[in-house]
Parts: sequence; C-alpha cells; structure tokens
Amino acid sequence: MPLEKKQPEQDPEDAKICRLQDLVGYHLRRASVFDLQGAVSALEPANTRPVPMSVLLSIIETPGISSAEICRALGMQRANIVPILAELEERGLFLREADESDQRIQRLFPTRRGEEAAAAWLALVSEHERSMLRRLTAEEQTELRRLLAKIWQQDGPKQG
Amino acid sequence: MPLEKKQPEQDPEDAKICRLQDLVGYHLRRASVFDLQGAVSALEPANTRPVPMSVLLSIIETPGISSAEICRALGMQRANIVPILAELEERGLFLREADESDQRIQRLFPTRRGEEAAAAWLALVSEHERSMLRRLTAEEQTELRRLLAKIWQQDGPKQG
DNA sequence: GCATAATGCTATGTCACATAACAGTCAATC
DNA sequence: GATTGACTGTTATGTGACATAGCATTATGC
Repeated sequence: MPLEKKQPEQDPEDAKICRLQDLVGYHLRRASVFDLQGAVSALEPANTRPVPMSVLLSIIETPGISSAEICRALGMQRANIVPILAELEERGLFLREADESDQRIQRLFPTRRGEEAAAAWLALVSEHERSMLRRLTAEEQTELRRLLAKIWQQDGPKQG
Repeated sequence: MPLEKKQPEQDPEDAKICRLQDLVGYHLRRASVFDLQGAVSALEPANTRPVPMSVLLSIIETPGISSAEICRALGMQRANIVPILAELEERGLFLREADESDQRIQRLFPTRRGEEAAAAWLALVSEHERSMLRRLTAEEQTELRRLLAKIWQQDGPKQG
C-alpha cells in the first residue's frame, strides 16, 4: 500500500461546513423572512395577508375543494383555517355548498368578487416579487423556483 | 400609426402570475418551513435550536463581537438575545469581557467548550442539510445559496 | 352493529417575535 | 461643562401565528 495521505474525508466537494453562511438553511430563512415582510406590506392596502390569499387562491384553482383539502395542500392545521374561511366568507369571496354524497364536507366555490379580489391581491404580491427578484435574471428566477420546489416537495405525503 | 395589436403588456417574459405555484415566495416559505422543522429536529439531541446555534457561531466567527452586533448581523431584536446568551453562558460556551474603552459594551469570546459544541451542532445541521438537498447537485446547491443570498442581502443596511 | 376514521369546529396552550421603557454610558453641541 | 441625543444591555409585556386536544356529526369497513 502506498504511503499517501489518507483519503480526503469523503467527496472532494465535501468541504467542511464551518460558517453560518455556508448553510443553505440560513439563507433560506433570511430570504423567507425578507419575502414575508414584503408580502405582508404589499397586501396591507388590500387588508389581507399571505395565508388568506393562499386559501382563496386554492379555492379558485380548485373550485369545490374542501377545507380539509386546502389544509393538506397548504400544510396547515384544520383548526387554523376556520377563522380565515370565516373572514373570506364574510367578505363574500367564496360560497359554501354541501357535498351531495357526504354530509360532512363543505364544497367551496369562489364568487365573482372572490376572483376579482384574488387577482388584485396577486397583482400586489407580484409587484413585491418583481422588486424582490429584480437582481435576478428571468432564468435565475425560474431556476430558484424549481430548486425550492424540489426541496419541500419530496417525502411529505402531501403537496400543493 | 400601424394597426398592430397593442404592445404585449411589457416583457415577453412577463407571463401573468395567476397561480400560487407561480410565486417564488410561496416556495420560499414552504422550503423554509421544511428546513426549519428538520433543523430543529436535528438539533434536538444537542438540546439547542437554530437561533442559539447561530448566535454561538457568530461569537466564534467574530470573537469579541458584542450582543448588539450579533443582533444586527442576524436581524434579531436586542431584547430577544438576552435569554439566549444567558443559556449559552450558563452552559459555559462563551465568556463576557468588558470592553476597555466603552463600559457599555460586553465583548463575547467563545470558550473551548463553545467551539466544540458549535462544531457538533454544525455537524448535526449539516447532516440534515445533506438529506434535505440530496436531490440537488453540488452545483445546484451552490447556485441556490447564491440566489437566496442575493435576495435578502440587498437594500438592508446590515448583512451577515 | 360496532369500531375506526374523516370533517368542520371550539377551546386552549405555546412559543417566537416585537414593542416599550429603563439605567448606565458615550459623544457631540452649544 | 451642562445638556442633548444616541447606544448598550436588560426587563416587562404584548401579540400573533401555530399546534394540540377534544367535540359532535357523518361515513366506511369488518
């Protein structure tokens, strides 16, 4: 056996992580907080917040969806969607309709007002995103979205 | 003036965002939550959490840093670092030393135990990251970190 | 028919995070 | 050189998102 230095740990890529900045999770967290603050500010004039917007968008993208299905899709707790739906309903943005064959389930359908509101909210958030991502090329933005989706859409039993 | 269709909005790239999945912020949030849960679980055996780890790493990376400087670097509130420092100090992971020329400031220095603990914590989080990013190539991981850093390190007066 | 599970919901706890205010110290200005 | 303002570390406290536990109702499997 030749007297070489012992094998360099494992991979050559496996440079030891020793600084906070080396952790993807650190940047993930900082970027997420940065985005969230901007999104909240952007939605303030519309008097709503990111999660209610996401819930309304779920109803619009999948008319007839149930609240439990929304919770699974968005990864939230059934208990927490109740006041959100209550407020969206009070604002006349969707309607509840009893399921024909299962009396436990409420099917949710967007109203015309709901679709208009969602479009307006999306425009506000889109403007915020354009500002947030202005230093990234269109290709980088697409790549970023793809990589992020690859992270959280792996072994979880649900996605959306 | 020629009778063409009016200019296609703005850019050709400017495809109207109309779904939740089109928003980078949505994936950012989901990925961040995914990572955070994993990081918290990974650090559980060491009886610590992501933020205290980040604080300790800040002290190690910049010996003599003050608590206010850590707060600016990590984007946290001065009030919230107090119990974190108290616990790290109680575990003997760093020492406070009075600044020579400014009696308001405590300079923080890591102990030997602190450096060992931080290395162990980083190893736990690194293992979590390796699992989280296993579907990404090394190049994709580097690119992701670069793009994320570009997002949150823009107009804020501080970074770190 | 009975056990199991799902839905929508209420009540409640927890925990991260922000705000407000404080005393002590420093620096700048008049 | 007294005063004003700013910064440090700290305490106390609020707030708001989120999870847990449990409920009545309904559906489904053996």
